[in-house]
Amino acid sequence: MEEQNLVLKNIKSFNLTHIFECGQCFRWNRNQDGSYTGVVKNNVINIRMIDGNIYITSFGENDIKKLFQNYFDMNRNYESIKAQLGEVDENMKKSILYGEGIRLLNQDLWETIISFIISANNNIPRIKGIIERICKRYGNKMEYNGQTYYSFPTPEQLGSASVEDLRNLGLGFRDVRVYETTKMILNRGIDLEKLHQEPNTEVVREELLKLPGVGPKVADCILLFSTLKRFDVFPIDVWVRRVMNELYIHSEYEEKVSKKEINRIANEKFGNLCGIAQQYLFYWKRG
DNA sequence: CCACAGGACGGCT
DNA sequence: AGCCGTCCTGTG
Repeated sequence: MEEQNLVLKNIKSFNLTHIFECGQCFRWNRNQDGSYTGVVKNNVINIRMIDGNIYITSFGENDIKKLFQNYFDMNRNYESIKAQLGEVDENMKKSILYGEGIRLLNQDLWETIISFIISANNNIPRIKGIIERICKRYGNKMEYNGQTYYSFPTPEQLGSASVEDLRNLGLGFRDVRVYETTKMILNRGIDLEKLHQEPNTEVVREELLKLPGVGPKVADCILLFSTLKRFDVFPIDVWVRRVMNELYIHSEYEEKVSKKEINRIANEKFGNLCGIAQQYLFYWKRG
């Protein structure tokens, strides 16, 4: 464990608030000074922006330069994505302007699966609280700058939790789902490494849907926000449904419009970039 | 007291 | 295949 520093200049499409508050992650917290602190693998990371420059301090086992490059999706050209999506219509133009600094994080697949199972019928403050308690109970302890942080537990670590243990951490009815999914992954009922190799998104989606607690919406979030990084999915929740109806469907009965129909329109308009389009629209309309 | 929060699941038609 | 009640828990 060592402290490392990294400074990056002239980075386009990078805004901490846009990245951390667009609903893709649960373990980053804003500090008084505007910087954000989070835990990635066995690393505590603090990141801030001053005059358009990025300043990072990390404490942990990974090389921060490599970790940053990968985790923040720096190998992808968001400028060209935005240019392409901006051609679609004025709505996309406005939403891109609003969330111009969004980047989709490459979060650990296992962590993303468990986190979004917990997100079902839940609100963000409570989701963050539950995940924090899980990390504190089953993750690795890290002392840094007089504060204590915890990594997200491995499948083996979380595998020691009983259903009752999970219920006591406040998971509610999601306890059995997290428990069963953890067992299934530990027993290689699903091979997470293999999923990365599969080129067909729909095939990967079907695999994820086998996990207890993973339905259509959660599966799409996992595909978009984890290292699987598939942009050709369109997670539909109440907010996205609202936006899509308001902008493109104009139905008097918004809740009656089927997900299939919403998905069809999204694909028609945004093609294989519908995943990132969803993020701009979502962040824009949700404010 | 009730409604609701960034769904999944099971039973039903 | 589509519809609908129910599922824990904290907050307003």
